Amino acid sequence: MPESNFNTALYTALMLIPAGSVVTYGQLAHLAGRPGAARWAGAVLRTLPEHSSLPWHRVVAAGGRIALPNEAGAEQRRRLEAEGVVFRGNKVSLNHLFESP
DNA sequence: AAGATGACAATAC
DNA sequence: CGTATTGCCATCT
Repeated sequence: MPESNFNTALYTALMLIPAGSVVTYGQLAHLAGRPGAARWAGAVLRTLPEHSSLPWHRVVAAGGRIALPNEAGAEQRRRLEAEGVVFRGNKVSLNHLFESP
């Protein structure tokens, strides 16, 4: 298995995100133990299997923006709304951010 | 080994 | 609110 221990940390952090809340890539990377590695977090999610039990859809870009392309982004948005997350335009209502104000 | 890549972030204008 | 620029980190070619 070519996966490093780093990925496991990110997976674990992602599992800790409660339904109805969202996290930014930066926050996720920070929780995984690599603050500033927001880019790396996105790379990991990108390689994530579609049948993964991980709530990848709870991960958004800074400010609650959807970073995924058209179809994937629409899918993510739909999943989030199904969990009770409210969208404002193309962004998530900042009220749902994990560890938010 | 060096450079290019990317589901990012923050700042500047 | 939009685009442009810079910084950051790990992986791939």
